[in-house]
This record gives sequence, C-alpha cells and structure tokens, in this order.
Amino acid sequence: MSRPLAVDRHGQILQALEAQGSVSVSDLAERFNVSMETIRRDLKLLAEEGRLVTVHGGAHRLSNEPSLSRRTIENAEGKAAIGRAAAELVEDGMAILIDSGSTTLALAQALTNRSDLTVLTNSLPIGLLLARTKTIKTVLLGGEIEPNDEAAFGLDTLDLIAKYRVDLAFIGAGGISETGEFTDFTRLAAEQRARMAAAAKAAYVLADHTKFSKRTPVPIPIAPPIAGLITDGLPKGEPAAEAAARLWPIRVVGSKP
Amino acid sequence: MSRPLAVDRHGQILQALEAQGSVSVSDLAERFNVSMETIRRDLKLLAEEGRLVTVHGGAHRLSNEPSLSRRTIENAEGKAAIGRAAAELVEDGMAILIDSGSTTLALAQALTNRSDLTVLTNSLPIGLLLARTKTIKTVLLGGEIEPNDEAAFGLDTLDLIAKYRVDLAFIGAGGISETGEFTDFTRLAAEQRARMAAAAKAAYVLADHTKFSKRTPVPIPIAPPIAGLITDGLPKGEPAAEAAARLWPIRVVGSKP
DNA sequence: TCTACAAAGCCACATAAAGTCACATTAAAG
DNA sequence: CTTTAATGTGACTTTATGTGGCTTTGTAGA
Repeated sequence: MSRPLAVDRHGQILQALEAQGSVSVSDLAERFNVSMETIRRDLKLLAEEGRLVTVHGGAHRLSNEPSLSRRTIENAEGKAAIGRAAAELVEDGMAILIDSGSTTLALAQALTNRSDLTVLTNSLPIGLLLARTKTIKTVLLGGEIEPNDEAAFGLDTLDLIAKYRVDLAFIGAGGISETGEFTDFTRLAAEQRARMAAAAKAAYVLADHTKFSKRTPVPIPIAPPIAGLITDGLPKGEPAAEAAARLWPIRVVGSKP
Repeated sequence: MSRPLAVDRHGQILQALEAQGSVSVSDLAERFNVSMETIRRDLKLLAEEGRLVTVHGGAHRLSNEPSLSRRTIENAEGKAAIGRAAAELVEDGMAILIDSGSTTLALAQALTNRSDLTVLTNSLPIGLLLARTKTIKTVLLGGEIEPNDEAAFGLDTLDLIAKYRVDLAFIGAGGISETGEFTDFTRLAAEQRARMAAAAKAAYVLADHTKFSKRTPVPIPIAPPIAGLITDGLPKGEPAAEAAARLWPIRVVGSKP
C-alpha cells in the first residue's frame, strides 16, 4: 500500500479548488484517506504560498470573491472623481461607448441622472445600472462573459462593436507600461478595447493612479486619435507616468500624489 | 458527513441577491437546509460588511431596487418548482438557451450548482448569476436593453441568436391566449422568442399558472417542434388552460389549483 | 384607528463539529 | 539502524449552528 505523495495531494487539492471554487477539510480527508489534521496542514501550507485562503471548514480560491466588487471599493473616491470628470464631456444627445471595469463603472454612476443618451457597453453591471434609469437608451454588446470582469468579450462582441459608430468612447486599461502605453491582461481584451476606441470619434482612457504601477502583458493597439487620459494622479518618479505624460494629453482630476 | 462551507452559503446569498434584488430568510433557510437563525446571522454578518441591508423577513441589495424583483417574489415557490423541473432536463455538456423572465431566472438559480454547461441568454441577471459560478460558460446575447425585463432585444439579438445552435431552449411568455397560444407584449419580443425556440433541437416554454389568466397582444409564432410547456398548475375552468392542454404536451410540477 | 395573532427577530444557552498544539508513531532514505 | 519528514492521536479551545423562551413587527379584521 503506497501512500500517495504529499505533492500529488497538494496538486489535486488545487485542482479540486479550481473546479469547485471551494473544498472542505472533511471531504478531502475522506478522499485521500488521511486525517483531517493532515489536510489542515496541507491547506495551511498552500495558504502561506498564497494559492488559496483557508476558511472555517475548508478553503476557497482567492480569485473568487474579490472580483469586481472588491476592486470597486479600491480607491473609490479617485475613481468617482474620474467618473464625474468624464461625465462632463458627455453632451445630451450623444451616443457613447463605455468599456468594462471599475473606473468606467464610476462614469456610468455619474451618468445615472442624465437623459437623452445612448450608451453602448460590454459590461453587465454598467448595462443594468443605466438601463434602470429608463432615461438612457442602453445597448449591451454581447459575447462570452468573463466572470472576473463581469463583461462580454469575444468574436460576437467584436462583431457588434463594428456595427456602431459613437461620439465618444471611454476605455479602461489593465495597466500602463514604462513606455506609457496602455496594457491589458489578454490579447483579446486588448484588441477589443482598441476596436472600441476606433469606433468613436474621440476616445478617452480612464485609469486611476494605481494603474501606473501595474504591468500587464499585452499592449493595447490603440489608434492615434485618442483624445486623452483621465486620471486622479500622476505618481512622481514613476517612469510609466512620465512616459504617458509625453505620449498622451492627460487630464488630472482630484488630487493624488 | 461534511457540512457545506459557510462561506459558500454567503457567496450564494449574495448571488441570489444580485439576481433577485431581495431574498427572504425562510427561503434561504429552506434552500440551504439550515435554521432561520443561522441565515439571520449570515445576513447580519454580510450587512456589517456593507454588502446588503437587512429588512424584516430578509435582505435586499443596497443600490436600486429593480422592477424585476417584485415579479420574482410573486409566486416564487411555483416558479422555483418549475425551475427545478426544467433543470432536470439539462444534461452535462449541453448547450442551452435561456430566455429572460422571472420564471426562467428560477431555472438559472436551479443550475447554479452545475458545471460543464454552456448557457446563452439575453437576460442580464441570468448572465451575471451564471457567469459568477465560473463553472458554467455563459454567452450574453447582446442588443438594446429593455429596462423592465433587464434583458436585450432587437436586431443585434436576433443576429446573435441566428449564429448559435443549442440543445435546449427555455422560453418565457407574457401570457396565454384563449386558443392556447403563447403571447407577448410586443411584436419584437414575440419574434425573438420564436427565433430562440427555433435555434434549439427542443424548446420548452416555462410559464407559471398565473399566465393562463393573462392576455398580451402578440402571439408568439413558435414553430411546431416545441417539446412542451412546464407549469405549476392548470387553473380549472380557465379556457386558456384547456386550450393549451390540447395544443401542447404539458408537464405540471408542484401543486396549484 | 385599534386590536389580535402569526411571523420574524433577538438572546442565552447547549452541542457538535472544526481548529490548535504537543507529542507519539510510522515510513522512507541514508 | 539511525535519522528525518510526514502523519496520526488525544486533550483542549474555538466556532458554527440549533433550540427554546421571550419580544417585536407586520397585517388583517373589527
């Protein structure tokens, strides 16, 4: 009777976690025929490596909870200021496009008391929020839903974007590179944001100051007629901020170092 | 015997809240098979985190209360029974299409613990609910958002429907005519539901017993290969119910007069 | 508007399951 | 055969949940 190696068990725990979102100590103990204490030690170890979080009775994956809801809270005031500033650019009668993300959600929030607008978005929370105003015509750009973003991406979304022309587009970004370019997590998301910008007469990128210290792998191939970047602060001494300042017109709202 | 994790319950409570706008203590206690006291403690905890507000009898989300929530509560048990019955028809690996509406939302609720499914829907609450499971691939059929339905309708939506073929479709209806036909409020919605049914190998209509006494102007031009109607009761003496019984295969779940 | 009654809420206590820690035991490696 | 890392065991603590008595709230009928 060969006992399975501990490493195998760790791998399988993570796999189960990926599949189910959460695991219980007692289930795992039964499954691997080891004591609950052993499982607890496994989970504690994996938790220290930052691969899961332990809870009473078991563990659940970390990426699960702090998706959009947590991000929304992060630097809420800064994002709200950006949202208000962006909303001022929107005139009655315009058709605009709003990308997914917590910063762009702040823009949608700032638009809720407006009327006579047409808003296109791939974000479900933004779509719901604006549709409920009943005064803003809202078009949802469909596609495959990305759970972390709570927004649609994919071929269908690209198709739909191509069918519309809008006055303004407000784009988000995953991060900003040392060269001042906007970057994203995936090739698809980057391409999609670029197409959104291209569908508008003028496109603004909304990014709060925390983005300047974030690096994500794929540059967004955004076309030149970008109207500018709206942010709540340019961190001094941050190369990404200085490079971006040379590259794009920047509007700083509120006051962050 | 492993007790389900408390955190999972919290997550699901928040999900249900997002989808329905409000939840009741007694429903949740039944759903999770725990005492009402436990649910109260959960809600109190979540309320302290600022993720919901508790009210007498349950909780509701903080932001704006949606028009959908009220309808969801109307005959909630009947709709839940229909949802569970419909969920049993869905097998692992299937691609299905779920129409918008409070009854179809109950189906989505019943599917939240499933995996290896692809779900297409034009409903924003259903899309959000299922995407958050992370185990169900969700495609949102975009288009213009109808605020009352919180769902997409229009040319774009029809285009997208045409691009897919699914195993099963679950369709809602605004009412049922004296001739037993399903009817809807607008020409567009009726056409769209018919196209949804046509995109599936088999289509079921989900309608609770209250629909038999509702009349809406536009018949849904649904094609013959409809697999049947799932309802929670056929009101006796109601001409619409008797006509429908002659027209379609009907499955009655639960027990309503 | 007032009253009565059922449902919901609250609190204190009981209990079972989960967690922690120290120490014993086992199995594999040198 | 010893060493060492992993695992099991048992005593004790903490947490989660349930239960019963009592209070509060909502609502329907007088």
